[in-house]
Amino acid sequence: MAKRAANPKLPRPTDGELAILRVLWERGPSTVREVMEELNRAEPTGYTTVLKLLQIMTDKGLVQREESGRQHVYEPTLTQDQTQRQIVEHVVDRAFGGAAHKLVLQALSARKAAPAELAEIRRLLNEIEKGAQ
Amino acid sequence: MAKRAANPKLPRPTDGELAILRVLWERGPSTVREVMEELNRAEPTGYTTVLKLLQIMTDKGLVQREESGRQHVYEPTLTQDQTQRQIVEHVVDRAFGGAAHKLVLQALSARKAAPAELAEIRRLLNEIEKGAQ
DNA sequence: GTCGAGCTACGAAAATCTTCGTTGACATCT
DNA sequence: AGATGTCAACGAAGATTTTCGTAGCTCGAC
Repeated sequence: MAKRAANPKLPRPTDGELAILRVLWERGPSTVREVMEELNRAEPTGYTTVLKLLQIMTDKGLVQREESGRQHVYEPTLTQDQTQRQIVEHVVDRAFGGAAHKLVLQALSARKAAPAELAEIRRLLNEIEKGAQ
Repeated sequence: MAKRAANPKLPRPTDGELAILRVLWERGPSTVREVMEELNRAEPTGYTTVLKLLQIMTDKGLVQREESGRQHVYEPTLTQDQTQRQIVEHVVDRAFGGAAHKLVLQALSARKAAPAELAEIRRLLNEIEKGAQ
């Protein structure tokens, strides 16, 4: 019996689960083997390991399964944006005590961003300042 | 025997450990009881639970212990900034595939930032754009 | 129909995280 | 000195995460 009926508060994915979600977001709905082969580009992972994780994620409601044929096809329940939002909120709360702007400053100095990306950030910044007023 | 001699790659703190670190950053060096009482403002936590966590964190090298008197005084090994940086890098890698600017965008839209905070972000943005050129 | 390849299901094991009960050491009060 | 209270140490237990070995099912080839 699956614990979660609709999707009342999906749990935050673990690192391993996140790796799988990244593949699913990139490739779209995929079978276990497809996910495994993609993961193996980065580092070797056993077939049953990936399968088990996907089963657990199905249980948690993180992914949904299409059992049409012999092979099951998995796809994420939430979009990449929704999941990233959830993760960011958790980090802001736990590690930054709710101060989102501190996280922004850290992220900006942690990695070089391309000019186009900086422009995108600036655009959003403008929007927020206009909206707030 | 402590596993880590100097501090070659401290492990990322767990959520529970992070809660304790937040107290230590805020209060400065503290005893177990002081940490516990501060944590209890948010939610009840047993004395031995906090003690055990601090012992584990000492083992990991996340905190350091002054055993001068009967009570041991703990303080963080890394500053808040260093730890937050480490966490942000991990999240950028795992959840955003290295795209730091995506995290910035999410963080900006996740929480309202005060005008002063937005200004601070804008200032850093300017600096980066100047430096990059 | 039978065999083999490929798939999912199941269960177990190791590692980690979290919590807490118990114990022994030490200090202070009387 | 003895009673009482506080402290760190230790170990255990439960939950979670990660990894696999094994078994059973199903499809297609022969």
